[in-house]
Amino acid sequence: MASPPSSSGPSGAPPLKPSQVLALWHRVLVSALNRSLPDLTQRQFALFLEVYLAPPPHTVRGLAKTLNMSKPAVTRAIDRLEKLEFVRRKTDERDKRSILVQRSVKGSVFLREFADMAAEAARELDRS
Amino acid sequence: MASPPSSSGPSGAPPLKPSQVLALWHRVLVSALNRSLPDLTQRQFALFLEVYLAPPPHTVRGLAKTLNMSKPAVTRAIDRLEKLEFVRRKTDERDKRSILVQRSVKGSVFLREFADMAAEAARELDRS
DNA sequence: AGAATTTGTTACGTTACTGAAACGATACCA
DNA sequence: TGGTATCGTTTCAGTAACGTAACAAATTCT
Repeated sequence: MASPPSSSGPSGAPPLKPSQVLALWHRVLVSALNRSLPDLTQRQFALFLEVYLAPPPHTVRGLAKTLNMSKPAVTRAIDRLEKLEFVRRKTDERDKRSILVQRSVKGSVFLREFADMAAEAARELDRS
Repeated sequence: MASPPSSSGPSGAPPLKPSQVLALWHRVLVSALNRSLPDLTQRQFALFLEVYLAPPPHTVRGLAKTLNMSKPAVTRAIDRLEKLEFVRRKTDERDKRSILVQRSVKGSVFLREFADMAAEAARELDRS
C-alpha cells in the first residue's frame, strides 16, 4: 500500500520538514509583532510555556535548571509575568523556602490566544 | 475514499492543532536556551527570518512596516545581526538613500542550525 | 542547641533595547 | 536652483535585562 504523506506518530501529525518549521516560526513571530501582544523575552516566554505545559510543581530552582538560566533571571522573569498576572507565586507549605509558580486565568487566556494565532499561521502555511 | 489523517494542503503537512503548535514552540524555545545559541530578541529573530524567508529586497523602512517596528529599532537590530555577521548591509545603487539587507554565509549556517533543531523538536513531539 | 545547607530575593554595576526627535544625505519637484 | 520629501542613522533619556555576589529565612544535620 502507498504510504501516507509521511510516517505519522501518535500525535497524528507527521514530521515537519525543517523548512516548514522555519516558515511557521517566521509567520508566528511576525504575526505576534503585528498584534503587539505583550512582548516577552525569549526567556520569559519559555518560562511561561514551561509553567503551562510541563507538569507542576515549578520552583525557581527547577525552572533555572530546566531553562538554563540563573536564579535571579528566573526571579525577575516571574516578577514580570506576575505583574502581567500571567502566573502566581505561592509559597510551598511543606517547605517554606520554596515558592510554587502557578498558572492563572489571565495567563490561560493569553496562552489560548497565542495558540490560536500560531495554529492559524500553521493553517495559512499549509495553504501556501 | 477515506481521508488521510487530516486534510493536507500542498505543503504535505496537515494543519497542526493549537496544542501541538504550543508544545512545539515550548520544546524549541527550551532547546534553544539550553544550546545557548546567540540569544536574539524576538524582534531581532523576526527580522532575521524575514530577511531569509521573504523575497528581497529588504529595506529598513520596509522591514519596519512589515514587522511593526520603529525605524531606529530596525537599524539597531541590523547592527546586532551585522555584528554577528548574520546579515550584510549594501547601499542600493539605484537609490543611495536606501540600504539593502542581505543574507550571509554565517547567517545561512545559523538558520540551518535552528531549522534542524526545530525539526528535531517536532520529531520528538511526534513521538510522544 | 548550633552549624551548615538550601531556598528565593535583593543590591550592584554593566549592557542593551526602546521611541521620539533631530540629523545629514540623497532624490524629487517646481 | 532652491524647496520639499524620504532614506537611514544618531542622539537622548528612560527602561529593562543580565550575572555575580551578598542576603535573610527556612530546613537539615550533628
